[in-house]
Amino acid sequence: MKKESMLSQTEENYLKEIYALQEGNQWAVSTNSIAEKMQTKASSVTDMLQKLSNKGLVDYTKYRGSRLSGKGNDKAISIVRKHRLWETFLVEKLNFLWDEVHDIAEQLEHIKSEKLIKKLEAYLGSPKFDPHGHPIPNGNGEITKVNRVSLAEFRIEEVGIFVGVKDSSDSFLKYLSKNKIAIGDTLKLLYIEPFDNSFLIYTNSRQFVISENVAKNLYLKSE
Amino acid sequence: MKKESMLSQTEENYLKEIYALQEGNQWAVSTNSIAEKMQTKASSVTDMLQKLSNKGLVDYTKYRGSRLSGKGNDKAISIVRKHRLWETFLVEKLNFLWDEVHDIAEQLEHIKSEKLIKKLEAYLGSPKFDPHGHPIPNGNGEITKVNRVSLAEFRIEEVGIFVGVKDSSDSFLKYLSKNKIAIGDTLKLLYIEPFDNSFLIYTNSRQFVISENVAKNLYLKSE
DNA sequence: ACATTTTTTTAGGTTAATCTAAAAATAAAT
DNA sequence: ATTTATTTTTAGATTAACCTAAAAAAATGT
Ligand SMILES: [Mn+2]
Ligand SMILES: [Mn+2]
Ligand SMILES: [Mn+2]
Ligand SMILES: [Mn+2]
Repeated sequence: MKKESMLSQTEENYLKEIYALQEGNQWAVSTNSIAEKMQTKASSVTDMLQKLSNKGLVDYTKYRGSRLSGKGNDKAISIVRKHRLWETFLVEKLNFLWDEVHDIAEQLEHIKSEKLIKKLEAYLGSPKFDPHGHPIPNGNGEITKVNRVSLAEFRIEEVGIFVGVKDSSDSFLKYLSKNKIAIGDTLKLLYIEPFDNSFLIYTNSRQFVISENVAKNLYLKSE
Repeated sequence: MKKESMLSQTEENYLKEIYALQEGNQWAVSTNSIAEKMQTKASSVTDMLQKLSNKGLVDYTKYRGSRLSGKGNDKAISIVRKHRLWETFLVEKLNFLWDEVHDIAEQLEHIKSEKLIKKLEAYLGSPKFDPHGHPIPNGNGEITKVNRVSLAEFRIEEVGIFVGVKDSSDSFLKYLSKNKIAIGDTLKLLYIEPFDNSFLIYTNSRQFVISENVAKNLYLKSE
């Protein structure tokens, strides 16, 4: 039962965090950035990086930062997969709101059973995206790549469909719900105010002003 | 988030085990019996009993054994509730077999979210029994008491409905499945062989011999 | 280039949960 | 009532995951 390759919850959380930090760019992630995200001290991170490095999950060079190894990347993706499938379950089947599911999924993602996650996926109808519009890796770790850009990169008059959030903090999700912006909505960028870079958008038959920060965190699929 | 009353998984497992050991009888449970069930050493159990006693969850007297306190009992029941609701989910919704769910539920029962378990219960239609015929405590810790006796206590010619197992080990559950004995089946005791106390029963239009040990682990509701 | 600041690692502790070995208490046997 | 056996507790280590403080390396500023 206790397989050699069994990782602790803590190890899994580190891998997931490193994955999130390194995705996109190709540079090594710094010890401090991990510490910040994990809400721990840099010295604790160093300890863990040494351990993960010994297990072949992370390529770590003293003072130079870390990247996930192939094995570490696979493991991280499998945790992200579980996280997003559980979030989908909580919203689709148990009727949770999209801003209530993250913390519960943080726990559920560590349940150990390949069969469980296979069956859960089938039960949900093999969804490709979670409630926040994040892609759900399939059983082989493949992730649907989707052409989406942040609203902040739109040109005036450009129209797109809101397909996902970048920031998925509870507070941002609550802000969107409160202002009736939901995944699937069509948005049109009307005007950018030069003074503060705020965005005037049109959606659901109304005009609406959002901050640049909000715009940056909305992913749209251009029409 | 980290409530004062938050218990570790290990503490929860100890409470659940003490609960199982003390249920029925009213005597203190011995340190050794806990150690055996938990697959640890007695010295580890002593350590934990001292901790749980300090937290007011267990009434523990050195060398004299332990009983759950009221608070400890409530907590144990809430873990049993979660365990059985998850087992029901796995069987009813994800189509697991009844002999596959226990180990997964051992993990799921530790997920911390009152709201989750409330919603899960509603989603399942507030079931009163889990896939093994064990009663599921309600949100107030109340347990449906059911009049059931083990087949071993039946008299010849007595008829009953199989409503649950005592032993719910994978191997016993697999034995029952293999021999096509399922919850809900009507059973009649035909004869007890004096030589080895084996039981001849009639069910599903056929006769069938089971050992005394099997008979002891079948709970029936007498007709 | 050298001094200062920032980042990262090491050294040395702490806590929870475990272990082994030894001591103490209780129970059983003579 | 002693002796013997069993059960339980204590003492002292170990491991994982954390911490603080100090040392070392790297980055930055002049
Ligand atoms: Mn999430
Ligand atoms: Mn998500
Ligand atoms: Mn079970
Ligand atoms: Mn059960």
